[in-house]
Amino acid sequence: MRSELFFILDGAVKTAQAEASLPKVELPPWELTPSKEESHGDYASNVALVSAPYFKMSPRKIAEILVEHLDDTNNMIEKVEIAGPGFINFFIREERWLMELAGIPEAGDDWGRINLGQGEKVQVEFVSANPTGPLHIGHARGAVIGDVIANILASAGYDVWREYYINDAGNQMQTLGRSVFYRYRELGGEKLVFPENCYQGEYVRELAKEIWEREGGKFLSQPEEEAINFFADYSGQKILEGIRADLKAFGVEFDCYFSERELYRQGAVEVLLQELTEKNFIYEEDGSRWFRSTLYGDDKDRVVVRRTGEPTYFAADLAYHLNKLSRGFKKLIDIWGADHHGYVPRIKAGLRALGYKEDTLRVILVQLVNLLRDGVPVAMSTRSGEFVTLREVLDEVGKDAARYNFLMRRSDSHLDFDLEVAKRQSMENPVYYVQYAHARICSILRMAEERGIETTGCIEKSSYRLHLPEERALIKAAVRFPEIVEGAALMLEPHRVTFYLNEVAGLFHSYYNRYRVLGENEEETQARLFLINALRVVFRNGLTLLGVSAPERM
RNA sequence: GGGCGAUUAGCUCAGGUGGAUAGAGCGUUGGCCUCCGAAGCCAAAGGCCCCGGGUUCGAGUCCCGGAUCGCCCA
Repeated sequence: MRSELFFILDGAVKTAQAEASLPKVELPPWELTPSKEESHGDYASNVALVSAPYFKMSPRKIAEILVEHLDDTNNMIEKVEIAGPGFINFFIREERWLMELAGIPEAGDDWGRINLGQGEKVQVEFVSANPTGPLHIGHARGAVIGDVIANILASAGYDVWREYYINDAGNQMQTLGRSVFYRYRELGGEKLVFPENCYQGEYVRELAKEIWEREGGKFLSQPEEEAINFFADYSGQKILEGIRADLKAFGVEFDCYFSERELYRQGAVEVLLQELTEKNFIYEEDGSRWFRSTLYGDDKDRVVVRRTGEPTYFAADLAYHLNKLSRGFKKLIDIWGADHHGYVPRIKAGLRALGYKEDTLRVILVQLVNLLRDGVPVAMSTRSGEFVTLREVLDEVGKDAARYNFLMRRSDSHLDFDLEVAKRQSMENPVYYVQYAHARICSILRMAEERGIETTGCIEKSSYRLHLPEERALIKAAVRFPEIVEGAALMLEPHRVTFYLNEVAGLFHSYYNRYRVLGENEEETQARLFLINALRVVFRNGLTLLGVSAPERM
């Protein structure tokens, strides 16, 4: 609807220019937005205001000319007003709104699906935690945000690929191996001081026990370095299995887990270095090889190969991004913890040096989560082994509440996650507010069926036009859903969907308390059933986008 | 010492990429179940949008400077 109106208004500009009623100059971008206030109609445009300096005319005069040139072929406009400094306010005909509403149940699960992406291949990389321990709550936020961004992009018509990158070539995996190996030796009766820089968590003991039970004490006699390799591989794999299972329970699944070792196996780092060298972006200094990232906005050049001949983590990471692009993805989206923000300029510099456009890679920084219990911070550290795992949170508060909580703030703002609050079934916990709206609608529909009222009718059957202000507001809100998906997809902001759903739920609850859907008047009942049926679709599709269930009873 | 992000109601936060009279929840106070689900609704109170400049028809939003907090790098 908005795009149709936009087309009409844009057409008016062009016609007026063709007729020389307006000067033929290029216009800056202008807007057509849903009006905030009812007296301003349904949609408002600032085109006359924005174009005034370009046309060198007064905004109101421009508005008048544009209004004269509107070609409303489908007869959707009730009236047009020029208001304030020069806004053009559009009032849409009631019939048109009902038509839009009717499109919602018709579209069903596809309501909210748009073709913004036009099938473009996009990769979302997220979580990417090293398998040195179970996922904790800090990872959970990034997991949900990545997952929902992927959902939104898919709904917006992109061809989405979800990937988890495993940094398994570095020494963290060796540390894990050593940690488990030491615990294993303890099981063999050895008294040793467990190193402080090893992983302290209970899961390390469990892995050691597992190996002991399967393999016995045979590694006690092996050289440490050899044994550690086995322990690292075994433990990493086991932990990764656990991570996968936890993520799955959290509603997050990946198309691919990509290993850093695989990257080396393919020689990707060499290819990268060669390419950078050919393009003259590499120089040597102090025995190290440096990449001139400052040429592309980084604040200093970066080492890519150390004196030892070993590529840096940065080199591998850049090679990985190049690898992604070589697989045909047109856009890359990385979800990172905000503590890695310093990394953004250098990776972007690398991609630009290799000839990719600035916006090829978009990095979403996710701020850390403060975990609280009844307002008291819960201390966490992977190394010390003190952390609340994702699994524990899931078991305690459930998937829906956990996910919804992570989606209630912008990614880049700090988030307090209170375990006790997340368990409460009140408005402190808006997930239930939205789910309740859905369940309520389902309940009404059930009741209607029990009473033998037709619930799947079409709006044309009823003479009742849903003309109440509350009904108009609900229709508009429901019709706006695809625009919300579009905005969330463009800005990569999942929280927009969350806020939207809260808003629509609020409108609905309010409406429900004030008016009866199943009332005395049959025509009215039919029309209202039609309305809430459309709302049910909006709630279900919206919640599905968030990976949250839409229960029919609660 | 440099960089990134933040600062909006008592608290936690939204405010499509500059639009008309700044919003929501929690909390506080007072109301609403004989009736489709009270996990809900209605009403009231609550604001120097951190401070100071600038850009323009118009700034919570953009630019510059400063303050405070968080993080990253030296």
